[in-house]
Amino acid sequence: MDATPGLDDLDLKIVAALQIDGRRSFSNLGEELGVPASSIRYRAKRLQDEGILQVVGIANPLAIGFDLLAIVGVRTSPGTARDVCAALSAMHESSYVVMTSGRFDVLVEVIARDIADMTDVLQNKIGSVPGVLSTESFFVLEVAKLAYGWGVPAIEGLAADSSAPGTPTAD
Amino acid sequence: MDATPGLDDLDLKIVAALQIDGRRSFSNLGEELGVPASSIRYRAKRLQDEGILQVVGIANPLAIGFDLLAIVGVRTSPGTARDVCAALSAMHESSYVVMTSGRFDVLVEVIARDIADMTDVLQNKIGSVPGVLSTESFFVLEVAKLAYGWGVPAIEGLAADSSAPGTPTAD
DNA sequence: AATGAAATTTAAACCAT
DNA sequence: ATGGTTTAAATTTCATT
Repeated sequence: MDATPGLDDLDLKIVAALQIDGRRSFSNLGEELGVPASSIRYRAKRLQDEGILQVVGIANPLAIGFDLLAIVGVRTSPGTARDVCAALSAMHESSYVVMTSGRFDVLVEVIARDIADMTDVLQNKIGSVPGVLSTESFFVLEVAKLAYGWGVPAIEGLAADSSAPGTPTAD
Repeated sequence: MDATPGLDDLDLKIVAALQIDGRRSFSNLGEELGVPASSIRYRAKRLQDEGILQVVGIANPLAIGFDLLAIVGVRTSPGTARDVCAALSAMHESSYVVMTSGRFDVLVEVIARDIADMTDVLQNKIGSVPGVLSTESFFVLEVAKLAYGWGVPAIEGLAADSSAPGTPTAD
């Protein structure tokens, strides 16, 4: 599902609006954009169906008992990167999986409750995915920026949390 | 900002449900959880007001005209990592900035419209931040998973509607 | 804090263009 | 793909415990 060459201006405005408030009513948005609500709904559904947009709740992991975040660089044997991505994506401990060029073939963000949990993921789970040759972990000490909206001005940061994040905000 | 003392079981179920489908109706969720819709609403509002939860739209950047995504590993001179993070966070081309331990002191996700844009960011902008010693770029070839729902593997009896984006994958 | 119930707004399905 | 119409559903507000 390769996406979508062309999103028009209205699509982008809908995306931008929902990036700011994912529960905004389509009627309300339609009024602002001067388009009927049914059109907004049609577009929004299509965007979601095509995987371009998703509306989700984002919880501050630190507020719900997840204290460890790490980025893991993975090297894979030739030709397996995509399968490795799929396997890593299926793990509920991963929140971000991308295939890359460079020293690593895959980068994964892993979130865990504690050291034991993280160790298990790193050692047993990721290590046992076929095609994985090696891993290198980068523990996240502080989150400085977490922007979910691309191309939109600003979104309030993920809350506040005492411990780590400096100031998670969009620019 | 301080700790979130207590999220009870119901709070966590609400968070979990919204992580799966941010637009799910509170009535529908209330039915499933055996709680009145008004209670769900009350809780959800509180969670949002306290910054524990936010419902947002997330777009696949590659689908909305930002064709280049890269993760950049940055090494910094001792003691400057936090300042470097701040400087990188201020760039609108960055969408994710974290301070890490390991080979890199800082990891940044950079999003750009084209090669020229990316080159400018890499060479001129990041390169000129005081404290930056070196950078190593990982270009994102494919986005396999973009999930902002942490820690909700499966709560029994919590079913998303058929159409809901279960484990959102974008590519 | 949590619930219930009414009035209002919104969404989903359908259909015509 | 759009815009309108209708019906069912959801949200908001306010009252109640």
